[in-house]
Amino acid sequence: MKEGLPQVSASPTLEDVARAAGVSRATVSRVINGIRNVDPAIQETVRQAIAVTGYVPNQAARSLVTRRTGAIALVVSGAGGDSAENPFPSQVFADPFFGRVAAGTVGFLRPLGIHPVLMFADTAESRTQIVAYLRQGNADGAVLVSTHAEDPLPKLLVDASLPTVLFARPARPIPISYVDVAHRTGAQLAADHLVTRGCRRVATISGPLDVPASQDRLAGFQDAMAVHGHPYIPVAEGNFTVSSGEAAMERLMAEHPDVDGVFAANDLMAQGALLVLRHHGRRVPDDVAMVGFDDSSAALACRPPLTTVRHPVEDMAAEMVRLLLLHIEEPGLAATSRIFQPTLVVRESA
Amino acid sequence: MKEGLPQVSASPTLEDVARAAGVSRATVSRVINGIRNVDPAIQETVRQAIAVTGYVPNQAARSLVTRRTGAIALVVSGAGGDSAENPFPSQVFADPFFGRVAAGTVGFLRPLGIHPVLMFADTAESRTQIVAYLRQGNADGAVLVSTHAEDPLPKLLVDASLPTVLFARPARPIPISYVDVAHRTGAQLAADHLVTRGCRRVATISGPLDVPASQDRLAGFQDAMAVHGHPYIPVAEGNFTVSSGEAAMERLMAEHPDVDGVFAANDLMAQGALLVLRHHGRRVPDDVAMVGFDDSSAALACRPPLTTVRHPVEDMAAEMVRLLLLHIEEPGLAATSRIFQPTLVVRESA
DNA sequence: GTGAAAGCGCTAACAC
DNA sequence: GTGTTAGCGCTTTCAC
Repeated sequence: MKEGLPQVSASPTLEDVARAAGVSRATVSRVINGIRNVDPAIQETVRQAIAVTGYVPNQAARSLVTRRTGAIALVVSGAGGDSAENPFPSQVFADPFFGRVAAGTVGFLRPLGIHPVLMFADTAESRTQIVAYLRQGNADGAVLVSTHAEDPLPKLLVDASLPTVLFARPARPIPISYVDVAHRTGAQLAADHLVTRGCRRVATISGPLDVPASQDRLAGFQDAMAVHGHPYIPVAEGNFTVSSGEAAMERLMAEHPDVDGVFAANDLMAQGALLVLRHHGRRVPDDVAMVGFDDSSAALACRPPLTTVRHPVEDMAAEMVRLLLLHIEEPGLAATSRIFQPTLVVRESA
Repeated sequence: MKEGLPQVSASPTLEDVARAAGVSRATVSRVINGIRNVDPAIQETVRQAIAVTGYVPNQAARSLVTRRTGAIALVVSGAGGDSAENPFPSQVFADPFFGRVAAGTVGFLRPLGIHPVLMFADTAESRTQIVAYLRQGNADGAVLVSTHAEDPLPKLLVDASLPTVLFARPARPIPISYVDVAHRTGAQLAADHLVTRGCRRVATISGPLDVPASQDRLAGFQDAMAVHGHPYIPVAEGNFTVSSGEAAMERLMAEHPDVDGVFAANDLMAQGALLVLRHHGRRVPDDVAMVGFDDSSAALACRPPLTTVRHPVEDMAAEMVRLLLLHIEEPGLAATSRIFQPTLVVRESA
């Protein structure tokens, strides 16, 4: 063992650093936390002592006194009743939409040195568990992306006064911040595009009408078409799945066989509709033009590739996290919302 | 305020519960941690006191003394040099493969009440940050899914003696546990299938040959074909991307225009190869049969849908986490590995 | 500008 | 079986 060199202990503490630097714990703490009022010379000494000892602050000890963990939860809330079904929440995490949210979240948080805790809620039990987890102080707050309308989790979190921000406007009005996309504007983009390319008999496949996003996309589409002189638009309701899109398209074709343009409220339903059109010998986009929504990976997988409305998901996720950090910083902050503008991605289907 | 009822404080501590139950902190702690040697009657009293006070243990205080956080890190390690490129790691998280790993991880961890911390490493800086984060005791260990061969992170983690388990065998032998799929067996499945369906002039598109998985898939394919009486198999190396698959297929066709069966070391390259075959007027599977590897979403998006080798990714991820928990429990545990058997998913391309 | 000292809430010896 | 007590490593008044 070399003499004269400070001992490098297995897990050095503030005390060790203080001793090595010949100062008190308090001073080392000040240097680490960037508090001024510390003599520059001593600062330097302390820094060297930190380097020499290989000191790393203990987060638990820190949290205990600051009552902050510096962690946040990224909660994915899927549908689900009171019992667990599939052991693995595969479909949810494999959804590229989730991937984009995760990317936006991590992208924003990483430079700040903070990392999201991934949680999945689909049962009453898991929701309780998540609230408990947050209350234990494992994270300072949560961002929540919910895939279904009547999710009770947002309210649970608000009631527990846990800082929370949602990815979309909640179905019921509760005092909570959220980010969202301008669904109506997106639908209008679709309507304008269909009209511009000459469609005269346009229909739409909506999402489930108890979901705010579906309502907005439908209303936005109807309004925009009305402006273009089409006061009545046939509607078939789906539930955002491929097969519901197929069924909806079948209904539409039965009642309006001459349809020449369709706006589907998401890409998956558009994909289903495309299948049905092909089966009926309709060419896309020549006979029928199709516009989807989301610009999910399904849009590219479709034949022909889908013209679709794209949200800036990563940016939205980043903003969601930024809002959460604000709320954590300032507990009294009133709920706000930030709405992002979608864009139309033109491919071959329309 | 009602009299006689215990005071429900904002954030009750063990002390509050102890007072409400008329016992000591230690006893409450024992009940909470399920330690026997506590009188059943008292246990009940304590439970009620916990319910009445709404007590939730403070994780930071607990971690401080147990030196365990009960958290683990899920690290996604992408390629990347010393500088950040894209602010958002979209492509990585949007990859359905990552989604399946996340699903398997969360599926296993959730019943245990533990949640993974999501981290992304792509630069030297982010790797340092991750090691520091773990050393601060924000998590007890890490599972790591690495997308490139020469990832320095596994070694960094091992050197810091942080419990770690990898999703795939590391390129260089380091003493670390991992789960993996039997690449050779998978390749053999592909070979057998191609031979069975009557292919006589078979070639393969390999992955980058510095990656162990690529080496194994190639070797396994060559060996299996040799057994079937085909000692020489043309090889074109790709790098797991669609365009590299296209280039490889072009090369193969230039040198072996009569090829009638191809095994691509992943689905993306198979997809690229399919494009090239169509462009050259070859029908799949009639003129040329194609088998991929991974059963990624690309396999379904291909025209025709791809016959491919599927790993049990969720199960592998669950096992990876189970191993990590074991290592955390027993720090001295020697590194082990668990190899999973792949299956062949037969679709239309072969 | 710096140090001393008092906890943050919990677990784990160790007594009884 | 239960209570007492001593910290875990850190931040943060409060003196000096």
